[in-house]
Amino acid sequence: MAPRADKATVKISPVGAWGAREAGILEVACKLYAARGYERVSMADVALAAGLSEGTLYNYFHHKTDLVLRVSLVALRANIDEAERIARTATNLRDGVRDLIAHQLRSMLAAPEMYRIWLREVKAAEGYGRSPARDALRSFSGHFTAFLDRWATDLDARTGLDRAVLRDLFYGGIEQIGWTVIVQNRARTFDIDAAALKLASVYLKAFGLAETAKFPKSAKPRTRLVKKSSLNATS
Amino acid sequence: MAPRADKATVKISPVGAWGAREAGILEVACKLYAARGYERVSMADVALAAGLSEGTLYNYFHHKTDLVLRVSLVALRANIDEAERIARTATNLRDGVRDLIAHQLRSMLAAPEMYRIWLREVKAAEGYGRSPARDALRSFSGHFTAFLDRWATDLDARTGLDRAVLRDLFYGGIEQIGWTVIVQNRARTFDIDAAALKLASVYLKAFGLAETAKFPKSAKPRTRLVKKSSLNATS
Amino acid sequence: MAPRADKATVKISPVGAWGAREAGILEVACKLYAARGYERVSMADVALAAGLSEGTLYNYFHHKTDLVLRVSLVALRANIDEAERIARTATNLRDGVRDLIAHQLRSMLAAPEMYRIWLREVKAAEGYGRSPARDALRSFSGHFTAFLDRWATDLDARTGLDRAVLRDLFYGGIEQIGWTVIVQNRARTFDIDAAALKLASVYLKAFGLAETAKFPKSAKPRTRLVKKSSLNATS
Amino acid sequence: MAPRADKATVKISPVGAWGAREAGILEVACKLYAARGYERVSMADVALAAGLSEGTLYNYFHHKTDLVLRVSLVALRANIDEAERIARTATNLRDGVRDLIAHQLRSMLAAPEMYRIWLREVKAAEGYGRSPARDALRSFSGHFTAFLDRWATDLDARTGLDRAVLRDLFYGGIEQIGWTVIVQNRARTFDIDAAALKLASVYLKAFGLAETAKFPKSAKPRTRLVKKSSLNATS
DNA sequence: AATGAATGAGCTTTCATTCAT
DNA sequence: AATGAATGAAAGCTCATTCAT
Repeated sequence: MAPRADKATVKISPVGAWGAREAGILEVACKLYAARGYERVSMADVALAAGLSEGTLYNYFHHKTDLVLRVSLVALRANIDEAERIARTATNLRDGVRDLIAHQLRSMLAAPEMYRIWLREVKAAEGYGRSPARDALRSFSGHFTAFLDRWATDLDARTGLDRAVLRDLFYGGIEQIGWTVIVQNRARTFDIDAAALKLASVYLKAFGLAETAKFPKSAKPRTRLVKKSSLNATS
Repeated sequence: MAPRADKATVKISPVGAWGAREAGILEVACKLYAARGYERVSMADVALAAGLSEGTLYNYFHHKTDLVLRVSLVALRANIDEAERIARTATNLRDGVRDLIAHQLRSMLAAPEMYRIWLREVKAAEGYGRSPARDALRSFSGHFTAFLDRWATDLDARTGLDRAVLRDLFYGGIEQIGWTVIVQNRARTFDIDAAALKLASVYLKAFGLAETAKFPKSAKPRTRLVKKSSLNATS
Repeated sequence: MAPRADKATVKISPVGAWGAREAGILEVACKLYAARGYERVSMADVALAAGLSEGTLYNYFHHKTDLVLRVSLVALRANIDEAERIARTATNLRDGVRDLIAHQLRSMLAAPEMYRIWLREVKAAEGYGRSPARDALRSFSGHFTAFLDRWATDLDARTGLDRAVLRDLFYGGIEQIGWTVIVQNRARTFDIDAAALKLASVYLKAFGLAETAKFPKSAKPRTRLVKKSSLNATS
Repeated sequence: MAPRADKATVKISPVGAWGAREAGILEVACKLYAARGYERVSMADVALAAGLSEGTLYNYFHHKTDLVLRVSLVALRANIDEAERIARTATNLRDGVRDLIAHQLRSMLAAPEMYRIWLREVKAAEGYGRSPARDALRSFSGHFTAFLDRWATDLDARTGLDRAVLRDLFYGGIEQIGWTVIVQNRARTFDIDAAALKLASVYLKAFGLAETAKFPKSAKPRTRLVKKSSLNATS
């Protein structure tokens, strides 16, 4: 039986431009997932928590997958918006990179279940390759490239690598580091800013931009509290 | 009635606490997962394909989760064994890093569904933190650290980062790059060796070991065929 | 698709916290159990016979246990209601006791499988002590006590026993007698009224109320047909 | 597939005359049932605890039912043996009845799970009527009748009831009283001897043998501690 | 006599999704 | 737009019992 929500076209179209109802549902779902763990939340649970009937919920979201996806995208959107702001307003390369790293780690550690959902239900979902999620992500993720382009002139020459690959290399590493912290339950004690500072150095060197590192005068790490121990890991 | 799993009964010596047929079952399950996609394979399917009754399957693997986990670990084990061999037999840092990267990418692209399963059913599974999978992974993953230690004396000083963090940074990046290739369906055309060569450079610089890069005479990239296009990514 | 349980949908007003269809399901289940024997009736069977899907059945009854319990309680309730009526309307002690006995025996012999279910799945079920069944039974079973109190002034003095013990003593004996008749397959030929008459005498004497037996003028045993043989038992 | 234990004929034959092995198994099973609750003990558990393989266990007991039944019968046998001894050695009617009651209650309260098993798996099992259990029980249960016959001459005349019915009436009542105590978890505080004394009176009166009650001089209740409260019940 | 792996029927249960109202 | 009862496929899992060795 095909979904018949052809009527409610406005809500369905692309991503974004949803009514207020949807936003509310998404918020509720997000909280529920975070609180109880995604696999322990049924559509009925979401409907109940949102004060809707199950049927009505399905007017807004065709599938369970639809719902998780949109929940994920809301989180991702907020994340990316902030990353873009950071990239745009950075006053130098080093600080920008450092802040992007710190922001990414902070996002993950602040909402680990959300990240897990993203990993499991979106990134590693069957058929992710052809999903709207990828399109959305693609459209979101230009900021890093733009940021690099603004501060580094000849990235290609320095690394021989496409910007998109660099982005994967960068975010892949950061996310894995963050994930290990989550998995090891060290989120509380992990010193994000200290780590970000060091990681920024590493990535700048990686990209052959270390010389920029020579004038880190403007670099104002948000916190000076650099506990070296906070970077130990054993995963 | 005697087992009639004449098909795939390789009978490797007792793995774990269970009988000898395990290996055969794991192989069958692995193939099935790869062919049909994990979520479309039921325990009954596996049992059937292995020439076993469902009950017997449950004699070997307590849960569906148990089975995926073990399938994943077999793949991971093979992967790591080879990585350890590479790390052990490397004749210089640059080549070693390059070969590790190439191996990792090759593993992923050769068995993308396996990697997806690893991502989704193990790494991002509920309670992974406390699962035996993590223990296994932990015990497996010393080779990279050992490798670095052999070739680079003062890594800590150069990066300010724990070796475990460096490992996450390294493999996180590589895996994300590989995943993008998979998702974009470019596995066929992707030039692994060319990418590995460049990425090795990047990571060596990242770790402050670029000077080692000064005698890359022995560095014989397996292939010179560097198609620039092969590294484009947009995931 | 609308429910098509056209068969047995009596639709008594909402029993318990669930919808109105309950009563119909209970009736169907009861018949099924009686016909085929409880252990040979699966939830699927009940669903089918009730014209429901299995899932729907589980909307009404959480467990198989839930269902048996409720089926049992319906039967018990009817039984008790009638017993209460008898106790309330009895015009003298002897007749009342006799009629209670006859009613109890008649109930058992009329629905032996139901009684067996009660015995096995409720009374002797694991954790019966803490089950709602006991609460229900407790709340149901005041009639006997009330009845005794109305007709006999100083029961305690006469027997030295608590009324609740007397009730167990009374019903335990009667039920065992009835059970033996069932087990020996003598239900058809057993003369309930004759037995009840004699048993009433015995219990009155037991309770020290035999003097009441001195004016049994009003005692009109429903039948005079006392086949002595009908009381033989050897269980 | 029919059981092929035709070989081991000796063990199978009637009930009684079992080898030492069986006795050991029965003992183990009994303990296991008592400790864990019958429904939580599988045949495999019994085999393990008995130091046997499952297959071997089945050489001794054809069915699970077979096993429970025999476990029950062992307990019952011991119970009956003692009851017979009591009946045989009683020096007067009142004491004999009292001691039989006390013994029955004591047996139940000492092994409530065993009684539950008896109730559920034997007495209320499907097809109990045709089972060897009934035959066994029948052969066991002559002591009460014999006892009555020894002390009371004209029971039939006094009650109009068959001895077998009297036995049901007697034991049914006692067992129900004991069961209530078990279910209400009052086994620890219940004063068996006090109850037995009073109940004996009641049953003697019931059977029209109260005059015998006139010389209860010899009645030496095992304990004088008659807590009236111990007989309260509310089940 | 003993073993214990293999069997496989059977059961309960969940939940995403639909659709008559 | 909203409801929520109904759906029913699917899956995981247990355990008494068998039988080749």
